[in-house]
Amino acid sequence: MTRKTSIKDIAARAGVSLTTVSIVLNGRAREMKISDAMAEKITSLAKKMNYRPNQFAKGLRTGKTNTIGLIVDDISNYFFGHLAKFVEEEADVLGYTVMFCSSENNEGKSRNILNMLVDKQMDGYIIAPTTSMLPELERLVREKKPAVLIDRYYPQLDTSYVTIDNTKGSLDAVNYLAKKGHTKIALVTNETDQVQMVQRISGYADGLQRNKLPFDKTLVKKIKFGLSDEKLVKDIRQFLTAKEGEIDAIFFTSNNLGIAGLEALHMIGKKIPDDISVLCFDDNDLFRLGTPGITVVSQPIKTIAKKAVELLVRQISQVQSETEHVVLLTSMIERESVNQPVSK
Amino acid sequence: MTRKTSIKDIAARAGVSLTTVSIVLNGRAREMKISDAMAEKITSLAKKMNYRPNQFAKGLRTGKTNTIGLIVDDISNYFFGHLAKFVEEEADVLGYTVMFCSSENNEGKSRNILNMLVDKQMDGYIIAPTTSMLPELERLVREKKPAVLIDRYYPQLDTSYVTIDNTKGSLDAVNYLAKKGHTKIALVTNETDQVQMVQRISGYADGLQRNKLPFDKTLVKKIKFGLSDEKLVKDIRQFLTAKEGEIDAIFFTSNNLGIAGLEALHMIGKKIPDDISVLCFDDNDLFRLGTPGITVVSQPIKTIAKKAVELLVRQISQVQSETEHVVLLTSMIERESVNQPVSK
DNA sequence: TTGAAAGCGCTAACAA
DNA sequence: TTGTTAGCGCTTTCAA
Repeated sequence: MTRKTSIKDIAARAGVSLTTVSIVLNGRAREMKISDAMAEKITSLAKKMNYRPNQFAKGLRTGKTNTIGLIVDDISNYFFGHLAKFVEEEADVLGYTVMFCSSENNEGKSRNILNMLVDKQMDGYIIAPTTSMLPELERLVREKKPAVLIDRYYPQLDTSYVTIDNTKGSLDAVNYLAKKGHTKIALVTNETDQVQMVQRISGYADGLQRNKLPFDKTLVKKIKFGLSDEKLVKDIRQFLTAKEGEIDAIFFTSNNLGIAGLEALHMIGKKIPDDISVLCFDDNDLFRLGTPGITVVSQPIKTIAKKAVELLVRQISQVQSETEHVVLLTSMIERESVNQPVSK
Repeated sequence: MTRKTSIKDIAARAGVSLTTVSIVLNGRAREMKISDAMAEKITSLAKKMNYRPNQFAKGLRTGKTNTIGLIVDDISNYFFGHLAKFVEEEADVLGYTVMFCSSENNEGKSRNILNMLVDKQMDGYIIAPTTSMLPELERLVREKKPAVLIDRYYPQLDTSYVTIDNTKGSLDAVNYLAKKGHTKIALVTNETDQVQMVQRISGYADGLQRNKLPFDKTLVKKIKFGLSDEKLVKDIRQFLTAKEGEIDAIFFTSNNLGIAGLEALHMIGKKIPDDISVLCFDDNDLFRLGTPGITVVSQPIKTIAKKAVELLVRQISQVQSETEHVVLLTSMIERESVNQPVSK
């Protein structure tokens, strides 16, 4: 009872060789012209003996795991949580399992998260890359391991990726604010080299320019990555108090910045949109259902996930070996967080 | 360049046998009295050749993967997302990787999610079990595979588990509402046999009784599991409209019910807490930061995760083989969603 | 202090 | 149509 049944056991019981059993169990009975009677016997025996193939042995032999690794910043974040869910959903359809890791948990640790997944021999990887990951990514590319980057990418790296048009997303946001009459638009973003953020910032600058608004760099707050939630709120609060009266609208470049921002605004007693207008990149439950609803630049999370899995599986199956780039569009969801400016 | 370096390669380069290399690389050089010079040579060679052990071979040989499987309802849900994050964090500390699966994605599929993880030979499992999982769980127990249930458990199954005192949590909530003067307290919950929900419902009933309030079963709305978000909102909305005027407070027994509930209330134009008071089991960003803040029964998610990993790893290391049960306490977080009742 | 060799469970090339 | 066998990369017993 304790040991698992192996192919050998089945072969013994059926009175045939290992090969026959292996063939039948891999669904190649017909192809190999095993008699139907034999095939049926083996199949039912396998079921009766509760046979479950040993994946190590299989993997050792074939080099395949039917598993893909997913690396995101933080699985508890709305964007990445949903992304993970959809990735799993889509992967499941195509016969793959997902192994996920949050890179944020492992920041600064000696052990490298990507290496760890490589060690586990995933068939491929979907990665929201952090800056520290570049060397490992280069190696992945060099070794031609199937990989798809999401949310951001390295321009200098020839990998497939799925992103959105961040510049346009930001531009839309600023245009929207400007149309409403806002002239003192602050930006709260992260201090990072990651493309998606760089693009969001440049979209902001573009937007100002197109609306003939000056770019005031003191209205741009760049916050360090990886701060605790409390610290994040505190930083934003300080910025807001320092700029009291000089801002009539704020654009947050991500989900968690926006959430922290709302908390900060709440703490200093600013009312949205009466005292200040707010717009955010990324949607979530709070923005959607809170009062007031927050107007957002929304990403097509499900499509991103679906595309990423699709590209990856295509790479894995070698049908396609050139890299592919998918750039999706964001959409503005108008809610109640933007007003005409009060001070003019 | 294409093939990975194996122990054999290192042995060849070092001019020693496989055994020696294996010993050194497993840190048993001292123990086996390998000369320091040799050990050093092998180690540096391994690094230089970028050696990464093949986990299949290792697993095949040792039966260990240093991986634990985590099964939750839905990774994009606030509670489970955070749980997953903390599980990963804690597992990482103890040298384990996590493989997660959402059971909701796989409901009704022929392929069984737990079996799938078993196939992948996890060292152990942390599971938020669904009702359909019972047979598989029984097998896990019979085969003495390390497993810890979370959030809910099967009383008839001798497994370790980590939960909270759901009955008390609900009781606290109802007490709180009753103290505020509410007498017409509705319950919105799921239609399920899962213990945690059964307990939350009985805590509600207890609470009514203790406060000498009648139990009106038409004020209890049980909603099917696995509905789409839209359907969920619609069901709640219908319930609310049907019971218009008969309810002065609602208690939602979970996160996603509460979120859908807020959406429903929003749609029918009910103001919280003026028109109706709201209390919810589980916290999240929307409840915490939305206006008004929602008063909640909060679970110690991080402790749950930590305990679960702790129990599991102890089981895996065989230090302890009896099952352990951990029951944690919830805490009420008072915000602005509960008022004195309007109609009396 | 180190090496030879068996074997974990499976697949696939080759044989019959 | 089915069987024999090598070997995937690693650990570990036994031997030297």
